[in-house]
Amino acid sequence: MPRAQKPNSKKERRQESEKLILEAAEKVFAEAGFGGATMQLIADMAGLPKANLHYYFPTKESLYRQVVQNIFQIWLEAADVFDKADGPAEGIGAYIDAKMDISRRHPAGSKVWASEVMHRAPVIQDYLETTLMEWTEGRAAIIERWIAEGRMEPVDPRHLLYMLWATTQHYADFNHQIETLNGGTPLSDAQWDAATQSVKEIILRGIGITT
Amino acid sequence: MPRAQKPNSKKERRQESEKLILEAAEKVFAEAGFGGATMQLIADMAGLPKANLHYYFPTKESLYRQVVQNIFQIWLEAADVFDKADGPAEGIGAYIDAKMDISRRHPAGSKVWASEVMHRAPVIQDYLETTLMEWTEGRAAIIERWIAEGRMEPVDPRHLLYMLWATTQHYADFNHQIETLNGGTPLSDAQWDAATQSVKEIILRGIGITT
DNA sequence: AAAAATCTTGACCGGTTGGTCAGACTGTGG
DNA sequence: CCACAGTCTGACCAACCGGTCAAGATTTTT
Repeated sequence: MPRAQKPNSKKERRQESEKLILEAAEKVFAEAGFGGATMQLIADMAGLPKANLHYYFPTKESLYRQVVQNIFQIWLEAADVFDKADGPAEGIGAYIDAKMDISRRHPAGSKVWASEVMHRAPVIQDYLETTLMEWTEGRAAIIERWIAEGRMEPVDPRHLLYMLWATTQHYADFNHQIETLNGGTPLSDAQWDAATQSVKEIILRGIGITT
Repeated sequence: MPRAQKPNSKKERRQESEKLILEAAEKVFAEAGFGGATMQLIADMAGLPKANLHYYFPTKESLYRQVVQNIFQIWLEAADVFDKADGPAEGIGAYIDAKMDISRRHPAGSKVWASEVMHRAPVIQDYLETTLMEWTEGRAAIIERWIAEGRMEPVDPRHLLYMLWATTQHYADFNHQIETLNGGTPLSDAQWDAATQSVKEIILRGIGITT
């Protein structure tokens, strides 16, 4: 009878290895970029022989594509809080909270995403044109409704969204610069809270919400 | 007597070639990243044989370093408007104008800079620790003075600066995403103005300045 | 005009990279 | 216990990369 004495079974091992590879790949792609990353480096970081990577992911590009899709998924899920809110203060505030949390917990993934978009999105252009486009238009409509209801100042919804993305993602993509300016040490828990508070405070006041 | 019939003279040609190479390198580094860029690609884009690149820039890294330093220079010069202003509305407003202008006119350079910082600043870490650190502390002091004088809301100066950097740079680094969401076409002059206006409006109102 | 200094370039090289593959290994179903 | 499908890996390869170099071309200096 096939019990799992050790975490061994055909399917378990497969999932485990894939996860190991994807995590290593995310870090290496983030630190070196797609062009600078090597399968050997990813293999070393995952603790597997290089040929094993090519068993699970036939090409470097397919591995990269999976990493990008994973972070895009996380990115999209943060949007849920936006929909559940019944007003701009709650909706945008919670969205900033969620995106700052992603920046803190998935800095590598955020960098991979940023790098992909900066390089003209060679592998996820279709996502931008479909999923992201729909998402953006949907939220822009919500914001416009809030404006029409007089619950916030009339600002261009798209530029507001860009500002939300830019500001929150900055704490992931440029964390090295922020660390350097912070005396070479990573932000503490309290400093992350302060950062989130600052961002929320300025933006919410900026769209006419008094807390 | 050495007249310049055609744009030929030793020093002129040198400057011309270096400029040609640096412009090509900026584009290629921006599009492919340091690791993905090849000297051959840069040479082709500059219309020169590869060996010629190595005459002017001994290594790929030295060429890259020059590109990064150039954009850093432009970046720093935008700060002048900050100092000349005698209040937050004028200072921060003009700074946003200047940085949006850079994003528009030097998207490639901005991307190279972003990429460099994202990859933990392997070649310009010393700049971050010295020049950028001093710059940041200087402007933070100015902002704190404005706050003490009651000319703007008490916000953390550093997080305000990060927001300025993030928001303005976003229009360069993520211009492909913005173009896609704009229906696949680049922002028009009017749209750039609208973007700048939106950013200024939200941030200035966000720090308590009523226009 | 000759010599010196600077510039240009095709050909070349050692090292690295993504990817392949034959064969060993291992859990699984009968 | 066996046969089979799935998993693993060392060795290998063609392609490509950054960088070199010698020899020629061009400009500057004497």
